[in-house]
Amino acid sequence: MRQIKKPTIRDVAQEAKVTTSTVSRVLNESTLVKPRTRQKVLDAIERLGYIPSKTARIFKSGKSYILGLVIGQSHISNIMFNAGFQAQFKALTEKAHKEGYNILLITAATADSESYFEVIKNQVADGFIIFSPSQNDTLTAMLEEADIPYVYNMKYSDNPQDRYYVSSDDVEGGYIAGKYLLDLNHKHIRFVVGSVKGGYLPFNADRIRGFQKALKQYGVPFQEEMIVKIPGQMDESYNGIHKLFQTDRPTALMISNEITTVAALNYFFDHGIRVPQDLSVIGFGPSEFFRSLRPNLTNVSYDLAWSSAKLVDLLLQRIEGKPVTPEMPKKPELVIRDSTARYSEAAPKPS
Amino acid sequence: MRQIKKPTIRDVAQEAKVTTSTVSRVLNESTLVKPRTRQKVLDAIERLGYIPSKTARIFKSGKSYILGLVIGQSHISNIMFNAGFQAQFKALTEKAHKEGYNILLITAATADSESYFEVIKNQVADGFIIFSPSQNDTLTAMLEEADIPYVYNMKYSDNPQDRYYVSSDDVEGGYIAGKYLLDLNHKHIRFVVGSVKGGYLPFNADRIRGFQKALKQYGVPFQEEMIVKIPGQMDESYNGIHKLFQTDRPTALMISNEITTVAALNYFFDHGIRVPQDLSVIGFGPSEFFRSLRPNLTNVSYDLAWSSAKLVDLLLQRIEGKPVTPEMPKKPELVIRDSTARYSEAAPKPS
DNA sequence: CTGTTAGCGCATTCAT
DNA sequence: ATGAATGCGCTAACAG
Repeated sequence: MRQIKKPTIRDVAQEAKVTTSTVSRVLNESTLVKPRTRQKVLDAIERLGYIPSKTARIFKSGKSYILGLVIGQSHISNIMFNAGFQAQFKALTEKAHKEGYNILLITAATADSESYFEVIKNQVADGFIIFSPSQNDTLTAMLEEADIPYVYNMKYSDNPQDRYYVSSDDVEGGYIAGKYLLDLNHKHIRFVVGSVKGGYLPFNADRIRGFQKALKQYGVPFQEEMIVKIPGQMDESYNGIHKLFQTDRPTALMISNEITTVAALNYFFDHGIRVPQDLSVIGFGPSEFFRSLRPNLTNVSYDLAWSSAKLVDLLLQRIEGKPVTPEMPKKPELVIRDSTARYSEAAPKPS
Repeated sequence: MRQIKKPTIRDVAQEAKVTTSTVSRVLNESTLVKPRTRQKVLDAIERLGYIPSKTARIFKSGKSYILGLVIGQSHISNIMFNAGFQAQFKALTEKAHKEGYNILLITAATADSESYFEVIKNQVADGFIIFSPSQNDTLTAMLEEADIPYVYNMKYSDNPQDRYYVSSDDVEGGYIAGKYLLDLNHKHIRFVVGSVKGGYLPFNADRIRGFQKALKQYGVPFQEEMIVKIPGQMDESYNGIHKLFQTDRPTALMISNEITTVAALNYFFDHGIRVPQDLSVIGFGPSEFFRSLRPNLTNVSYDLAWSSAKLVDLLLQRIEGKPVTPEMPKKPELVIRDSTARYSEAAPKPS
C-alpha cells in the first residue's frame, strides 16, 4: 500500500501519461487544461496518494507563508503566563491565519541582538515579529542590512525613522491611572514596575513619565521611592510585595505587570489587606483579564487584539514591499471597577 | 550597500575565486579545507553579507527542524487561556527548542479530520503534534496513509495499536479526587466537566469512570445528575455554575476545567459562598496554577512538563524512524490545600 | 584539498 | 492544449 518513497510530480505524470508540466498546471488550477486530461491527472494523484512537496514549492516561490515570532528563551517562561502576552499571541495567530500565514515560534538563547539575529537569519519565514530584546539598535541594523522584513511588538527606538512597530500610548496610560488616583485623594501612591538590568523597558519608562505628569499637574512632588521595582514572576512578585508592605503602607498601588498584580492580590488576601477599603489597586493590560479577577480590578485597558492585528498588517506590507503606513498609537482607556476607592483619613487602616 | 538580489552561494564562490562546493564545505565545516581557502571564503561571505538559504537547505535535506502544532481554530480562543494548555505549550516549545526544533503553530478551520488533514499535508514540518479533534479515526488513517509522523496530546483511540500519545492516568485522577471527598464525608458531590457535541472528551470520560469507581467503593450510588456539563469559557462557565447553584446545593465540587474553576470561584466570591466552609472544591490541572488561586486550591496535579517532553521525544522517535517505546501513563497526584474540608451536618449552610 | 557534475521537486518559459 | 527544457540554491558523489 505505502510507497517506499513519497510520490513526486514525476510519478504522477508517468501514471497519468502526461508530463510534469501538465500535472503542475492542474495543481495550480492553471488556465485551460482539457477536462479529460485534467481528470486523468486527478485520478493519478488520487491513486498514488500524491501530496505536492511544500518544501519544493517554498524553494521555488520564495514564499513560505510563515511568520516568525521571536522571543528570548529567558523570557518565554515569564511571558507565557502573562495575560498581555497571551492576548497578543492569540490575536497574532488568529490574524496571521486569517491572512493565510502560520506562526513559527522562535526562541533565541538570550535576549541580545546577536542571539536574536543568529536564530532569525537561519529561519524559513517571510518576516519576523520580534518581542523586543533588551537592546535592539544593532539587531535592527543587522536586519536592515540583510533585508529581512521585521516588526517589533513595541516602540523600539527614539529614531522617527524606526517606525516598524505598533504601540499604545503608554504615557497616556500612566497618566490616566495616576490622575484617577489623585482625583480619589490618594497621595501615598506606589507604581510597581518590572526592571531589566536596572533600567526600565521603554513602555514602563513611558508609563512612569505619564504618572509623573499627573503628579505634577496635581502639585504632588515626585519621589524616587514612588517607583518600586519588582520582578514579573509569581513568587518573586509575591515576595517583592511583601517586602514593600513591611516598610511602607501606600494607600494606592499601580501595577504594571499582570502576574505581579495577581501575586499582589494574593498577598493582600493572605494578609487581610482589603481592596479597595484599605488599598486601591490599578492594573495595566487587557481588560478581560482584570474582569476575571476578584475583586474586579480597575485597569488601564489596552486593545491588544487591535494592535496585534495592525502589527501583522504592518509586517505583511513590508513583506509585500508596499510603502508602510504608520499607525497612530491607540490611547488606552481607564476601566473603573471595584478595586479603587476614595481615600479619606477616616478610612479604616490595616493594623 | 544592499544588493538588489540576495547573494547566493555562487556569488560567494565567484567572489572568493573558488567553486560552490568549496563554499558549501566551509559552510558545513567539512573536513579538510585548507585554512587559507577557508579564510578567503569566509572573507567573501563577510563582504557580501551572504546568508545561506534555509529554504534551499530544507529542500535538499528534506529536514526542516520544524514541528507542527495543530489546533482547531474554534478551540484556539478557549485553549489559549487554559492553564493546562499554557503549561503544555510552554513545555512543548522549550523541549522542542532544546532538541533543535521550532514549533509551527497550525490552526485548522474546524476541528474535524478533513480540515486537520487539509492543513497538515500542506505544511512544511518534520512531524506534527496534534491537539485532538473531535473525531480522529479517519485523521489517523489519512496520516498513516500519507506517511506523516504525528503524535496526539491525549489518548485518541481504544485500539492498542494506536499508541502515539502520552497521557496521564485520568481514571486514577477521577478516583483520587472522588475518594478524598468521600473520605471527608461528602456525599452530595458534583463533577463539572465540559462536553463536546453532547459527549465527553476521552480524558473526561476516564475521570468520570474513576469517580464512579470511588463512589462504588464507598457504597454511594451513582446518579446521572452528579455529572454537570458546563462549557469551558469564562462567562459561560460562570452562568453554568449560577444555574447549577440555583437548583442544587452540593457540598463538594470537582471541576475538570481550569477556566471553569476560576469562574466558579468568582461566582462563590460574588455570592458569599465560602470555600471550603460552605463548599469543598477540587480542581484538575497543573499544580502551580491552583497554587496561585485564592483560596489555594486542592487539586489533582498533572505533570504536564513531563508529558509534553515525552510527547516530543515520541514524535522525534517517529521522525527518525526509530521503534517507538511507549511510555507508561503517569499517575496524577492529589495535592491537598485549602479548598477542601470535612463535611458535617453542623457545618454552616449558606442561606 | 578542490573542482566537476548531477539532481532534489516544482513551476515556468518556450515551442509545438 | 500539451510537451521539452531550464533553473531556483544547495549538497554530495565522484574525479582529479
